[in-house]
Amino acid sequence: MKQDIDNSRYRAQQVLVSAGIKPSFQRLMILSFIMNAHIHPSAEEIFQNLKPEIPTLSRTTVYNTLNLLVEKGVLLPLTISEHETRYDPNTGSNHSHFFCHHCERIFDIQEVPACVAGQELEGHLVENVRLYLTGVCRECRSKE
Amino acid sequence: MKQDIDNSRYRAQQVLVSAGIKPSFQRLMILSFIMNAHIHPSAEEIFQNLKPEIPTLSRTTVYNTLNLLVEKGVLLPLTISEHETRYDPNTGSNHSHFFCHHCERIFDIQEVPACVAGQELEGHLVENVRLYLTGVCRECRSKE
DNA sequence: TTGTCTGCAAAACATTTGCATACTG
DNA sequence: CAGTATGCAAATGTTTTGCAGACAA
Repeated sequence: MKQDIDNSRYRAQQVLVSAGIKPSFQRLMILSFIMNAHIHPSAEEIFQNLKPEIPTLSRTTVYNTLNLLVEKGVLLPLTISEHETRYDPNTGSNHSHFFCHHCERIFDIQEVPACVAGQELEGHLVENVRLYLTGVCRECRSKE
Repeated sequence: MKQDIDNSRYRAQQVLVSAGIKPSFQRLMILSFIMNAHIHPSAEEIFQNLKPEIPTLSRTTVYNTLNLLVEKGVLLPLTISEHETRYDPNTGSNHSHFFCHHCERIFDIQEVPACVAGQELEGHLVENVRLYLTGVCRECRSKE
């Protein structure tokens, strides 16, 4: 157990350092939680889970850290839940997400499926498909 | 001009009635604005645009109406902008959305492209691709 | 008249900002 | 010591809720 914790913190430390982020205790704990919990947590979930272990932790630090990690490309922010941003530590692979509106969990879907609502996918009932592209539009590009 | 307004209100009225929604004046104006402006507006944009014409309009009514229209399947809520929900009156066709993070406009993309970040699409520079599926997960289904 | 729609005011909720204190190199 | 990180308190922005009056069938 102790070994596992050490390992996951070590992996988180590696990620922070190679992204050029100073691996403070709070940042280490926050990223380590996100990487190991596999629940695509919200800021509030992170805060609630770490609060018992780090009683001085504040929401501000959680938000500061999340914004920094997104900026540095360590985390992907997901707006699939309509109420809060959730965070995915898997920034490398080209995968999709499935949001269950009952339990509010987010599942990784490994292949990007050419699928249609009403279908089944890995046992989940897909009611809704939304493809979101972001970037810079034609007109804004020409103004740069 | 007058004719155009009458036509668009008439179309909005048809949509409301066939969705089983009582076509009150405020609802008619809100849906008609969304259907004709083609800008995937936010609640605030709707409010600001209609306020001069309907000085008594309140944000509450805008939110009530939007929630009702989403519930009845008349509008799609888009969470592509991280700060606010935006609304799409085109619920039928299976299209995607492009969000420009400069001008904050949302463009309809007619085909669902098998595209990758860094690519160009209809002149827009795509920096980010996110496929969001929602529905009921395997475990929640088995509990029903 | 009965129920629904509207809109004000207040609340709720996620997130950000200002600022002072505490670390860390 | 200098610069950055942390965290409290207050502010912000979006959305919801409670409730009372207005409207429509």
